[in-house]
Amino acid sequence: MTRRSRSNDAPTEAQRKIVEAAVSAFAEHGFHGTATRDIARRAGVAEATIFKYFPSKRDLLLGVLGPALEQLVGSALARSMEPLFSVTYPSFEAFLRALLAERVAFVRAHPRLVRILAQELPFDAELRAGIVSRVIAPFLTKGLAQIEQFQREGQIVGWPPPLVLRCIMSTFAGYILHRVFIAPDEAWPDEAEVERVITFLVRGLSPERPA
Amino acid sequence: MTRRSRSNDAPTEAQRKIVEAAVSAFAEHGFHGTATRDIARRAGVAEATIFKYFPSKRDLLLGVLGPALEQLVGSALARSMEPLFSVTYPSFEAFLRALLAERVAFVRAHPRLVRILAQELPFDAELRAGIVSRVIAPFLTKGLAQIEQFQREGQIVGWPPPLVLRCIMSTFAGYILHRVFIAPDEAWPDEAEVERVITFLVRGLSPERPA
Amino acid sequence: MTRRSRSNDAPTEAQRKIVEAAVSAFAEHGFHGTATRDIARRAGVAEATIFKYFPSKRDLLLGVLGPALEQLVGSALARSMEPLFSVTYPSFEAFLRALLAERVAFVRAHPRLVRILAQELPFDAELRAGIVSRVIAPFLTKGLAQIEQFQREGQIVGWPPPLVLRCIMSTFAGYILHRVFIAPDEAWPDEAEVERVITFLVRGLSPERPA
Amino acid sequence: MTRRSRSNDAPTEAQRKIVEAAVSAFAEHGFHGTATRDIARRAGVAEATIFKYFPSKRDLLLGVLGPALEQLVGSALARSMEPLFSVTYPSFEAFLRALLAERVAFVRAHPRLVRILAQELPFDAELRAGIVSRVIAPFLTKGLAQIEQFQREGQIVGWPPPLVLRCIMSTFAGYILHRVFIAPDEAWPDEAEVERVITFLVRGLSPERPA
DNA sequence: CATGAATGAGTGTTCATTCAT
DNA sequence: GATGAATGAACACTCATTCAT
Repeated sequence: MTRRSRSNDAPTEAQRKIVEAAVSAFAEHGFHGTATRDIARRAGVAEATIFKYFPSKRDLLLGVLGPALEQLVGSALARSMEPLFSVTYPSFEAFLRALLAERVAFVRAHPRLVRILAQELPFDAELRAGIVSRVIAPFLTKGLAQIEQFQREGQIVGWPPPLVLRCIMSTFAGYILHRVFIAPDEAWPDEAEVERVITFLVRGLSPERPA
Repeated sequence: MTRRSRSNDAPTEAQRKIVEAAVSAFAEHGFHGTATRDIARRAGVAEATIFKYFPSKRDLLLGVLGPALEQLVGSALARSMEPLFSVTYPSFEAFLRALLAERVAFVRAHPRLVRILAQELPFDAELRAGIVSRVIAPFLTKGLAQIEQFQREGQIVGWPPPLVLRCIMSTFAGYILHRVFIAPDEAWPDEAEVERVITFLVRGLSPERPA
Repeated sequence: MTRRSRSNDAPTEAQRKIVEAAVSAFAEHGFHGTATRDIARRAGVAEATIFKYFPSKRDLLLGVLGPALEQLVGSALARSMEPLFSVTYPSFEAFLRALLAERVAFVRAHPRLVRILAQELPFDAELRAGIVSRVIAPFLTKGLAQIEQFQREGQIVGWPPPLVLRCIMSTFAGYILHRVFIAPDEAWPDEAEVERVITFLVRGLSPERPA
Repeated sequence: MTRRSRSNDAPTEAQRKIVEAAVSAFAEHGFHGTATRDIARRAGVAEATIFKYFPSKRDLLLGVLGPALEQLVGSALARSMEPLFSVTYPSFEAFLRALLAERVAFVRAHPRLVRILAQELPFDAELRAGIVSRVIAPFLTKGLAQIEQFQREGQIVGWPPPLVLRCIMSTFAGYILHRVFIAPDEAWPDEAEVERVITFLVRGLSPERPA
């Protein structure tokens, strides 16, 4: 009844359940801390079924992260970030606001994937290389260019662009990790908080006071 | 009071080698990714010897992190942080400078422990609880008090103290993680960088411009 | 009588491909060393298709060897061996020559089946029983009778017929295995070699020198 | 109580039981047909104990065959074969007698190893290479030299030495396989049979009748 | 008829842990 | 006090086999 006629296109029902189960399990116990048997149980399939679709446990990890990252970061780059950096922002503040909104949306949509990614990155050179080249490098390139643009326009202080970008990203990361992982249940009337975070950055990075 | 409560005071030579081996191994491959056999090999002792001192692998993790944290964070609290917050700082800027210096020193002295801690915290509720109650909570208490003090003095903006503290810690974390984990080999002529980070925070958190 | 007893006579195209694939695979990796999945891949059919025709993997082995043996040994018995022993051979030498030629032809035509058979026989009592009763026993019966005939005619030495037959078969086996499995690529100008093998047997089994 | 103080020399009691169990099991069901669990059960040890001594199942196979071959073929080469070919045999017949006796002794002493070896050789290139280079090649070298010596002395026919050797080995193999594997329970008053086998070879390989 | 999907029972192997010496 | 030997339980992964479509 459930449609799945396409040979190479549509993922099976089981396949989807496996991925979902793997995401939960990895997020809860980490990659090494999760047994394939547990994933199978959660997914309601036999263990062997997992290996039908993912030749190894590691392929399951990649299969969980990869497509999601392509779909999310890839499309985030395509849909959100590309415009982010291609649009001429009226002001540094507007840029920050857009960047924060997009980052928040991403992490809120896939908090478990972010957690898994963060946990496995330090131990997985291949994963790291992939992420760096496919996500971080493009982001850095464009982000730094944008920073330089604002510097040329005299909107922000003339510090080295990587430092400026790091200040921005650290502040955003602190905000996002807090909201998503530490205090996810708190009410989110946080326009005020966003305003303050933006204000903090705008002030902190404002150009040297001209006499 | 600071005397170890264990029956015999001095840790054996073997014990020290085991802990050192465990630290390296956990830092390289994670807790789950490390086999006790490998730790034994690195330490040059028999596998059984590990279990003489640490009843279980998990106890080894705690034995690695716990005492180190007591010794380091505990003593950091005792030696550095306590004064940090008890001293009346002449200025917010001086406070930031001292706090950053102390954090940097801590992480630079024990980068592997920080890495292990960061990796295992999300999956280990007991560890989390311990760290929160023994390290974070006291820090928060005192840090927030200090922030409020500066606010009363009109040195910084009147935002909610937790937000202010998070801005500070995020910025510091970004700086430290970058310096220690990502670009550890770069030259460290970074007084300039420290200055800018401090400046960034001071400006970002400066009180509302009075007319 | 020679008609297949199965319900439908003609083996499917798929069936033939399966058998051929199984023969190659079993010959290359042995029965246990071959996965049905591999056979399916080689045959270009789905794994399930194999089980349509052969209820179990073991049935596939029998289906590979059995009919082939019937077709080959059976027909060899019918076409070659029967005449072999029913014809009155003019001489022991002629008998040897015919026997060797027929054996060589059989093994050269189906080297992979011979290999599979040799590999599985030691572990498969049922197979063994079948081969013994259907192939070896008839052959022995007739072979021994023939030997006795030559002994009565005084053409060969009066040793126990089984011993004589074993000398013959060992020598032939040594020749055939060498030619087919060990040095299959060597040129075959081996009439000379055949002559010598025959000569070896004729001399070795010649009757006691009468004074 | 059982002595096993030497670290690298003496095999443990368990180790010996494992090897013995593996030999039986492999001989009965073949390498692929034997589960390590069954070997463990037969040996009366835990499965993990097997892997203490033999890192993989394949290492167990090699550990079963290798040392035995060194001990047997190696020492057979040293004790039996070396003299076999270095001694100047008074006659071709004496040579045959010595060779057959030595081969029979080897196979009778270790029939299961011979069986295992014969079964795995076709599928195991590494094993094959090892056996060929360590056992067969030296044997061939010396055997062929000995044949040539007898030919120079005019004791045997001037056929190509490999062919002569093959005739000898085939005949011996036929005798040995029959006695050891097929009719192991028959009484062994077989001096008569040995005599006939030797006679068969001597006659079959006797030099061309001079006028 | 042929198959894609699924699986229960096993596979070889590794693990943290125990204990007699 | 330290260990070599041993292990039960679990691990990731494979297998021959089934069945709805």
